[in-house]
Amino acid sequence: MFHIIEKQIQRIVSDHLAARYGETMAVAVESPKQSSFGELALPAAFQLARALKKAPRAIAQELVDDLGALPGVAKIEIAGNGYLNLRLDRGGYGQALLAGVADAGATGHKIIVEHTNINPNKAAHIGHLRNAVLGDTFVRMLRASGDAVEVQNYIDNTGVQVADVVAGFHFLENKSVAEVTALTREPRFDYLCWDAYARVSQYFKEHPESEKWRAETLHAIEANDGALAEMAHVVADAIVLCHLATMRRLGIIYDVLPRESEILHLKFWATAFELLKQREAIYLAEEGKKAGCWVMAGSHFRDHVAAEDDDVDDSKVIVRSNGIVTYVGKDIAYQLWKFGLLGKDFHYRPLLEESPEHTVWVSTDEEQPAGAPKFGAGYTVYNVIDSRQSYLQDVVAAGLRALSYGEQAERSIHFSYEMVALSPRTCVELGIELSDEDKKRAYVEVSGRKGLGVKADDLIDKLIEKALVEVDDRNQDKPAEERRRVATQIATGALRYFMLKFTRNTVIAFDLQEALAFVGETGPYVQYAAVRASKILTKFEERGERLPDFAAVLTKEALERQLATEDLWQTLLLISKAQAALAEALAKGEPAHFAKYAFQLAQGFSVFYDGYPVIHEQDAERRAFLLWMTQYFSKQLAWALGILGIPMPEYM
RNA sequence: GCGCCCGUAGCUCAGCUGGAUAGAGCGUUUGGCUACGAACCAAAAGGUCAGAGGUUCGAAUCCUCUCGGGCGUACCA
Repeated sequence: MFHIIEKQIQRIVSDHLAARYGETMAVAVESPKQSSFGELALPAAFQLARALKKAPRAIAQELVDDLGALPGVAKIEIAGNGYLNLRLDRGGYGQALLAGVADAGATGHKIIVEHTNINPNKAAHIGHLRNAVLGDTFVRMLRASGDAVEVQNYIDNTGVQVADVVAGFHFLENKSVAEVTALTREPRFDYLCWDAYARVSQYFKEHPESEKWRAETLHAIEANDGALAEMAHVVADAIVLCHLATMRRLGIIYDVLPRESEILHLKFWATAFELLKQREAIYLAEEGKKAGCWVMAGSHFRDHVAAEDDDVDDSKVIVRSNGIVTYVGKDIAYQLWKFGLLGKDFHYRPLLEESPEHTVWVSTDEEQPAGAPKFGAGYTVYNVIDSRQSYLQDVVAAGLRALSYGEQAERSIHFSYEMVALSPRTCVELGIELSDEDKKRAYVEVSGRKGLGVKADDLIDKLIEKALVEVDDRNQDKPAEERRRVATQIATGALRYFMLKFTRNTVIAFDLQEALAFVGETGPYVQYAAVRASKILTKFEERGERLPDFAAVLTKEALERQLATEDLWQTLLLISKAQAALAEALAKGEPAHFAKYAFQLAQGFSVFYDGYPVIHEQDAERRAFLLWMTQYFSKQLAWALGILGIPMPEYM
């Protein structure tokens, strides 16, 4: 609601400035520093001062005189050196809210968001969790604002990481495909691989000559032939299911899983390779360290080109000298497909049913009966990938540009975020040995190769156990099974909020104590507010009373009387800003901003809860008004939680 | 070397395209449960926005430099 008024006023004022002064500019609409100044502030007079060579205050006066009445605005005041402060018509505003005025703003274009994208060779860790939570929340935000979104989780099942684990099983531990298949049926196969990967990485480090195993395995995988290739499929497919299960615990699901093996076997890469060669986007290096490799010149993706006399080679290898394509090469083909530019498509088969309404599809190289939705061919593509890979994302975009798909390159958005590292304190708690050098650092980077990190499922388990203690403490009358479900919801809320409270370009120094917190700015705080709000309404009905017909009882005059109480007006204003908060967070591409709004909303409710005993209110009109506020709060808190992917428990 | 990011309260972090007295949570101190559940609320203390220049009516925000930290610059991803 607030959002509508804001936009309306922005348009009116900017039209006025264009007509009156011939100035076309983005009119800023701000919130005044102090709520006592009103609800909206326009610094337009400052923006105009230079162009008109007049004192801001004089311009402000002129604007007030010329603008006349603004819709929904009761009063315009000039403040400071030339601010225009607007006060809304409270009664009218309340009535519009009661009538349920809403706004929408979908683009109509299909948006693809790729996230999670974990190498299927080991268990997911907290870094992957940040990716998935960020991606999933962004998707929910887009959908809440009306966009059509397709969620892709790319499976790199032919890469070096999978090859290393397979090489470890085969060469180092002499395991057969049947033996590995048996292992996948054991619980926590992903944990087993976590250790196996660390072992083989260590072995490679100590025996560099054995790295030929890796090349042999990669070759077998690319050719899709023999026991090594088969084992790679067995391992990757099993791990993917583990990852899906882990993410499902947090309410994260996908539409389609495009696999790298199909990028190869359905000749996506071969097609892209031909295009890249034809357009001379890449060339065959004939000398130097990269002789025999197909490379892309650095000038395609770097602003800064190395100096001539500098013998630094800044080109990027796309196809290795042994003929095996790199990840980036395959990613270029994949990106082309995402935009529908490759002229090829995957075959799809249903992988699993997340719910009766939702099937997750996976790519396959075999013909399938019809029935799969149409995937790919997006207008905008968001790749949720950590910032360390920005160089690779630049190469991918450069690939599109080199093929003269400049617009698509522009709409290829690297939704980047900083890594999750470990705080030294947490390392000590987890029994991770630190070098003296690491002890001095603010944080320690996790490393899959070293097996150093916090596994996602371990963290979730830990959170559930901790939440269960709290739930048990307060709800001994409830069934044990139900209490565990509630504890799980609280754990999910705590974890998702924790991953979202930091803005994207902040490195999270993961601290177990902080992640396990349920008080203060946390998910459970927001959940608690939502639970208490709905509890008031249930209690009210349990007493045999029924909610009044708000539209009838709360007339404009009644609303004006009630909203004359300053803190109630401020509170209503806060609740009504939900849509504006979502729009702003989307514009900024910062889920953290929306999380912050949800927290503020919860804070607003807690204060309201403390200050106004709704059910015990004696005055009938005031009580009706408070009940309406409570209902509105309850609705908006639930809406905000839904966007954050945080479940709402029945009790806590 | 080059590129990108960061430096704001004791700690962890917000701070919108420059705008009014720089905010939040945690921690500390103090107060509030016989009113819809205290996983809550109220109050207090706590700042040279790393430093120095510059642009501007106005700078935490933009520009330049310096210092400190991180990441990238792979025939890993």
